[in-house]
Amino acid sequence: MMDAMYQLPPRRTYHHGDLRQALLDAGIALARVGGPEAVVLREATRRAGVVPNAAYRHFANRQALLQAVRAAALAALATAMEKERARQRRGKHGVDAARASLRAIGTAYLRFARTEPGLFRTAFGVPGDPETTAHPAMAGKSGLNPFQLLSTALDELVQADLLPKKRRPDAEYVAWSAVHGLAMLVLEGPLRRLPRTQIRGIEQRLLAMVEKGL
Amino acid sequence: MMDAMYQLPPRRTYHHGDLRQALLDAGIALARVGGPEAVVLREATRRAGVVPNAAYRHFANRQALLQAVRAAALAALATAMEKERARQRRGKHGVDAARASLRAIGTAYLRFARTEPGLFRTAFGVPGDPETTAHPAMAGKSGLNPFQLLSTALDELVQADLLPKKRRPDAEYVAWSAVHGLAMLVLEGPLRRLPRTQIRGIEQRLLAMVEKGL
DNA sequence: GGCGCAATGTATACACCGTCCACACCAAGC
DNA sequence: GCTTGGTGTGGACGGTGTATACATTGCGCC
Repeated sequence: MMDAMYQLPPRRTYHHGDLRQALLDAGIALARVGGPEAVVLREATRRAGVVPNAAYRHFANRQALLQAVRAAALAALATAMEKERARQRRGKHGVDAARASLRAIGTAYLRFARTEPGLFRTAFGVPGDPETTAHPAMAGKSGLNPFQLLSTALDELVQADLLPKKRRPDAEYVAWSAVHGLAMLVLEGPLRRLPRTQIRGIEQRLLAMVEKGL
Repeated sequence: MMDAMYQLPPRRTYHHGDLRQALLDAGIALARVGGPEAVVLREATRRAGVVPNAAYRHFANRQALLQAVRAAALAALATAMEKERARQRRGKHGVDAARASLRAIGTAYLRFARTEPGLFRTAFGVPGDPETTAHPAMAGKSGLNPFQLLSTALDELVQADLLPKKRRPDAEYVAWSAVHGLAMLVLEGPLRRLPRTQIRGIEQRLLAMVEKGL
């Protein structure tokens, strides 16, 4: 129905040229609108102007395509974090800069969940494997993925003497948990209907709790 | 294949007798094993020994069945929380009892995620509506659903002067976020592979952060 | 006690999905 | 220029959710 809008004019060449990327782009577009369950092989091939089975030349199966989309979503989040960190650190030094880094990571995370719910759910709602292991496909400009960006922010905190070295181990898990949980509640939990201003307040309070309670 | 094991002997009566409940039970069984995406209408009807369309006499569509399963999962969690609270409060009074209540809620939540991952994902991985509104289908013996149980625990905390009245509003959201986020990370995030003992440590630390940082 | 209706279960059918297999095309290298 | 292997096509199968029409039967009313 509405999907027909995405129908392409028939290709003139037998070979597509860059089908893998086209399928990935289509998958990302689908995920943005409908989350992971909307990443449908056949629809992606339709949008690429190609027969369903062509996808199997580039992805082992639907799951593989979904993982690729997920990696792209993580990369987008990483990039957003890097930008926000650069913005918040502007003109700050030492202790203030370290604190700003952590805030920026959390803020960017929560904003990403709000502004790109489909990609966010794709990034974290799919049992995909590794956030700990590095893989350029899910990293930002710095080569670090979201989880690693948080880790470095915590390292900064230690260096600035804002976090005792003793409490550094596993701190990323605790911090991540808090922010991630809130994002989920806002996205598809009981906080969905709350006015944005109240949500912002809760976000600030949560970030404060993390800073204080870590 | 393996599902054939659940095939029932053919019914002798034309009417099933309690099909709605049978479908719900089948749905719960499916969710326990495979999470929300495993709650498949046709398979549920198969297990109930009935033709696929029969389900539509009792549920508007697959989504409706899934919501019913979700409500049951929430009810199971609520019951687990009530039990754990009763256990931890045994012999305690006043301040200690209040603190125990909150701990129990968090502990039960995290354990439920670990021991019933399928139901947990069904309860919280599906964009279902209301955790705030009361509905007996998702409540435990006390008639309160998980979210409301947390709220009452926080009220206790205020009464015991462990939480300043001023910080009471929205506290449930912050506390819930932290615990919920950790549960998700353990279930399908980067913490999946960690040894159980380390996870327990992180759980304890997170609960401590909540108590302290609230 | 029997009748009729509404509730419940069945039969058939459609569109969509992921995926397998055999085949068609075509670009690049010997 | 012929082969070969990578890429896209065609057709098919079994699975899913769901609509529409039909069969059966328990229950309430006379």
